[in-house]
Amino acid sequence: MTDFKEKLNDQSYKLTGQRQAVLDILTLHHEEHLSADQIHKLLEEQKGGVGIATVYRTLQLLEKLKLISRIYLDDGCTRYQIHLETEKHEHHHLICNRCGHVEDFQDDLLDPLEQQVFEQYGFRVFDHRVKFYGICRTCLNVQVN
Amino acid sequence: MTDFKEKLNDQSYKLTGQRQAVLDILTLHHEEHLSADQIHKLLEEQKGGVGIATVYRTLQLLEKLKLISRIYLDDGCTRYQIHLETEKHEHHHLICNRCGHVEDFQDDLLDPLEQQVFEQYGFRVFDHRVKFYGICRTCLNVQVN
DNA sequence: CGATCGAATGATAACAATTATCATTTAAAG
DNA sequence: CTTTAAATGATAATTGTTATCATTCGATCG
Repeated sequence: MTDFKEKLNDQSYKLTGQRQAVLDILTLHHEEHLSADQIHKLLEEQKGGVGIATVYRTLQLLEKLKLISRIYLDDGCTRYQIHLETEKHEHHHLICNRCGHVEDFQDDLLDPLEQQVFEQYGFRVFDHRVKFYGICRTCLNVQVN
Repeated sequence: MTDFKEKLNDQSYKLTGQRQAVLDILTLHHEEHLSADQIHKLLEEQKGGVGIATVYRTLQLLEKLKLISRIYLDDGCTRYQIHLETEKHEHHHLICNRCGHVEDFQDDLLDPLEQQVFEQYGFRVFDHRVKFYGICRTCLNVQVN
């Protein structure tokens, strides 16, 4: 929290109640890949709430400060997720075609593929995004029963 | 072309000039990952043109017929690309951070990773989407000179 | 062929997500 | 406290996409 204030101060941004509230919601729901609208609704349940314009502005700011990332799950809806300190890299997503559940997924196994992309296409890879579509553990078990 | 007419007839859709025109544009520009708006503008340059609503409707139809795919390059814009018969699988994308060029990329090397996802997360993978971000061959060469 | 009929089209309204505007409020520094 | 630039909220504007509906058109059948 003080960390957040310092990051803001460094670039002469102010720590406001609204900015803290948005960050808190994202921290609390870090597994849930919330949309801007969902964040706005969760904030409305608290005293005061935060205007939708401020939600969007804050999300842009947090992204610029590299505290959150936009997530595109190819459902035509932009989602946001906070970066956890425990993560080495950007993580990826396992998307269940049956129940829609989205699970995060850490991975370091694409290095050989990136090397091959360089050799074959002359393209130097710096980052990657991977989405796997399939059936999650829970739905597999339901199917069995 | 007759192939297209047959595919439409099979499901009692009609072959119209507009549908053919949209498919032609996508065939002609198959490397370019066009947005609906870009397709509409290209069609306007031809005699008559096609209404924007029809462009969207036709894109939905072509996707349902599995003749094209939507592409999300994480720039908040939906793009469309025709399926080429020569492709075994869905392809992936190399996105240049410098010039924005998007190159297609065929890949079959994720199978071991999918196996590991199953062992580690109990998630059974059926499909995947991969995007690599970096610097393309052309920009690398420019940098060297 | 020409008539028929359901499907397709185009113009535009409606809608959803996001951004811009601007008067008012507020955080931070002195 | 005051001051001042930045932030906020309400709302207008914009963009991308879908829905509506009167008109047009492709395919089938006689």
